[in-house]
Amino acid sequence: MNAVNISGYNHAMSRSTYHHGDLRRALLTEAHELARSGGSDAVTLREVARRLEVSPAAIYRHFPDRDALLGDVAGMARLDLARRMLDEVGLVEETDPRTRSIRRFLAIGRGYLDFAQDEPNLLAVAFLPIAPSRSMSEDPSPWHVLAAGLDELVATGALPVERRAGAETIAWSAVHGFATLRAGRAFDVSGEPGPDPETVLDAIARSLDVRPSMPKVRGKHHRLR
Amino acid sequence: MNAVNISGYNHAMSRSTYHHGDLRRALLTEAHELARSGGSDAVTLREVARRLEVSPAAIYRHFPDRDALLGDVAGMARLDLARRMLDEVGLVEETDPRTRSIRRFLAIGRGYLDFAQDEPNLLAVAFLPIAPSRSMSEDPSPWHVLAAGLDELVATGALPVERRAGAETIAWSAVHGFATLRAGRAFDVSGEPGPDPETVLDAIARSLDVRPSMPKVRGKHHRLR
DNA sequence: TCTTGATGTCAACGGCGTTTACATATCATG
DNA sequence: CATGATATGTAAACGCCGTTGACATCAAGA
Repeated sequence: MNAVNISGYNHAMSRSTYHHGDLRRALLTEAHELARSGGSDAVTLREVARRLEVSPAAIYRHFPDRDALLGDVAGMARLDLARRMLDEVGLVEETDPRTRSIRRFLAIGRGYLDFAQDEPNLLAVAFLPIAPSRSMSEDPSPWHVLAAGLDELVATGALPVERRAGAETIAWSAVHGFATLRAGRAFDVSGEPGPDPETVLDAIARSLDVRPSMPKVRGKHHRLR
Repeated sequence: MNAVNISGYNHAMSRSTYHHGDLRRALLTEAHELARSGGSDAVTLREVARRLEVSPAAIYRHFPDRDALLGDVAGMARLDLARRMLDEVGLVEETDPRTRSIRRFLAIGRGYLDFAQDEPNLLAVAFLPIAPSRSMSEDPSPWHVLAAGLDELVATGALPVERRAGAETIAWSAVHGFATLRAGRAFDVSGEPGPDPETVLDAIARSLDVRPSMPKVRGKHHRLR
């Protein structure tokens, strides 16, 4: 019948075709932007639909429910994070392999922390315990980027092999904890200026016994970078 | 007028008095339990009201809005966490002061991680960026417990004074990151068993140059405890 | 051409936080 | 004790949300 639209909505009126064309991709893009600017709570099916001038129910032709959409947005955020880490690694200049591997490792952490600073909402979304749909590749993942960085450290001798096991856990925990605590303003306990990210990166390297070269005085820790 | 109650609710029917008596405290207790068992999303004004057999609007006589209630629940969760840390510290047995200060420091971290394991929902709530009302004391806070532990390390000589500045940030970041990542099942990347918490505590001590005694071979890190 | 499946709309449901007007109890003050 | 102010609870509504089921439109193959 001739669809009179007394619903107060305005769907499909400014669209020439009845069908959208690439709604699934548009939904993901819009939901990603909402998550970026307002956090996961801002990702509302009705708001996404409103922005794309589509009925809320249309979303259900592409995602079984809100969690599925949010899960794919989380996958996108993890990709954003991994790419930022790799970008930072790419900026490291050439030197001797060992120093370079250390700088690349620190760059990974710096990329993580910069991303957390610039896009706190996306970082939170990235670590929502929701799995993305199988259609999302998840490569490169932040975890694998970190693992590669650690492997490189071992290859150049900068990281003792005995420290390699569980190193992802240590490094990732410290970086992630710092990032989320800072994002949650947890360091604003006594109105001091927030702690320096480089201090955290330095502490991580020290806890892994990463050494720039064979130290003359054993055990004297050097400030890296 | 004679209040016929056609609303489908059942308020005040099983209660003898029109007034509750100590609704504010009851609201906090019930909201805390909901947060414990189902996370912050489970803390619903209507559900809390339902459980206490009170109308939803009654809550607004005691809290301006949902965030205020949740903020106080967050404050309670932070207290729970701090108490758990202190409990663990209390279990440390007597030895020489230096070893004892180290064990007490590690106990603080262990208390944090055990709490995160046992009450993951409360841990998440504890770090919601919502301030509790001024009526909540917030003592002892997890932050202050940690700071006291670090001061004790310095006092016994187990922590070099040069490492004292920013030590809260390093320790807290690592512990908190590990706890939240484990709670979010982020370590389930490749079906391996989750990493050992003691490894993380050990790494923290190493990154702070905490030393059980003056090492004969400088720089050789000893496994603590 | 006709049918079938994919994609979008509409209207409704119940749940939520919140507000407004009103009901009832407690308490201070005469 | 009486009375009026104040604190505390209720009922009903509002607009938001996710989700569903019936229906409309379109594209593509038999």
